[in-house]
Amino acid sequence: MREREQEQSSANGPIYLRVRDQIADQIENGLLQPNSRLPSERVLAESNHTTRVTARLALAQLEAEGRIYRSNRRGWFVSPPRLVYNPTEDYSFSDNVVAQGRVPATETLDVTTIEANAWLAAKTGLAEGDPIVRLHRRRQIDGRSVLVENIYLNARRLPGIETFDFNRSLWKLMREHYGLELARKQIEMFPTALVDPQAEALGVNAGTAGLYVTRCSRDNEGCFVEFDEEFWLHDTLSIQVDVR
Amino acid sequence: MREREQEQSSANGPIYLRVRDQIADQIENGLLQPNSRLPSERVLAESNHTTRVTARLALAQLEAEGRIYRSNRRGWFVSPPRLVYNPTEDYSFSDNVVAQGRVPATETLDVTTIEANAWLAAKTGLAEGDPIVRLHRRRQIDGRSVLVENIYLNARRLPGIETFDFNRSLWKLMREHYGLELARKQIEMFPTALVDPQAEALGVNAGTAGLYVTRCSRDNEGCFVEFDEEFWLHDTLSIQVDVR
DNA sequence: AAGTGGTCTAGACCACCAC
DNA sequence: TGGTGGTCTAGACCACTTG
Repeated sequence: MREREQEQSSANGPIYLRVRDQIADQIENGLLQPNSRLPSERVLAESNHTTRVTARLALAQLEAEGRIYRSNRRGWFVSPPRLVYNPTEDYSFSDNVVAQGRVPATETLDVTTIEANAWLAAKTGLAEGDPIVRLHRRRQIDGRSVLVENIYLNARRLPGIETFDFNRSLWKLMREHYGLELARKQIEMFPTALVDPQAEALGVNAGTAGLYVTRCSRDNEGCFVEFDEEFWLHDTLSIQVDVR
Repeated sequence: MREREQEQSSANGPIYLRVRDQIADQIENGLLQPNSRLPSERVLAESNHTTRVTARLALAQLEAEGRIYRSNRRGWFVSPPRLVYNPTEDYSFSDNVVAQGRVPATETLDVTTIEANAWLAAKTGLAEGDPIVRLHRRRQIDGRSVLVENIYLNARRLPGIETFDFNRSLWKLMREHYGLELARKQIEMFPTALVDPQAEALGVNAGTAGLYVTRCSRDNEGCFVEFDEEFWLHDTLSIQVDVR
């Protein structure tokens, strides 16, 4: 413990920031490749002559910056590049992921027909009690679950929608089967922590940083079609939008 | 310490999640108003028969959710509502804040003329070495610093821009003085932690959650006008965009 | 001067995962 | 079964802010 005094390295700040910088350098230099495992917390603590609490502070910093992520109790891993995502476009998640050289996967967790509650009525413009098909999906990139979503579909506007295969692109389904081009779209998003139903579905701890994204789509006549609510892990995406 | 065993409250999970829920309830019930101070960490620890480390875990959760924020070493405070922000619009920060019933402030921290480096050249389409006016500002809502930004202006397209008062709306300046309507705009944003130059400028700890937003604007001829780089505190804004 | 959060120690036990 | 992160204890000293 005593030899820390003579460690006159670059930063004279807190230990955990020095540990953070050291790991960040290793990531930037390619010593640590995307998705590779970091040394365990106990090893990091020992090799820096400090304790686990301090090592975890450094790891939490890197996690907040989106440079590393944790997987269950398996360890800490280097984050791969963010997926570039344009929420204003009708697009296929799978096509987009493939176009960026990654491997997508979609799991349909649940499909139910429900009635619009007050919250949904306010978001969609439907009346309370109107029928809605609720679709719950989880999506992965390279085997890592990166988002869960709730999709609320206007059952009257899309009759029979609940009978389709929801692991393919919804957007293609709407266009090809219903001859539908989405016109108006309202998008809202903000950073927040993922809490319990979603955190558990993604296999992360409650409190993990995320991005909450909603999209409300209408047809040419302004009729509500789809309300989409997405919970992303914060280090997995970069939003990109072109205007005009 | 021993009496914790009989504390058979709602959640049987970790202590810090119970403390989190208890504080979250007080915020939702209005017992804790926006911008009011929470009890100190030591008080929270004692009143929950636990230690500061655990109390801080609970506070960190609420901070990650955007429900509370910290101010220097003064304490923890309840977050006010998020500012609704549309980065695709030419708009005045001040007008927008006022329209939402809040009090805005802008501080110009620095104005310099620089030459485009490789990074700026790639972002703007200018050549390396082209002249750019760099404007560094900090903006507040109700006295809390919520973002710092770097604005890079095309000095050739906006001659004399560096002589103006930068505490007013840049967008109005461009329209009224240069007769300029911005046409194409590329926006990119992702959640990340705020690190040192920006964290310090905002008076927060390195590692505080933030949202990084960039906007690149061009005129009708596609000529680069402005590249804006914004660092927001993550709990202070909600992005909202309407398409078509 | 007193109180606050910021950092840190040196341990401990637990739940879960991989071997 | 051994190693991982997840949670927790019971303290400590420091830097800074506030009255």
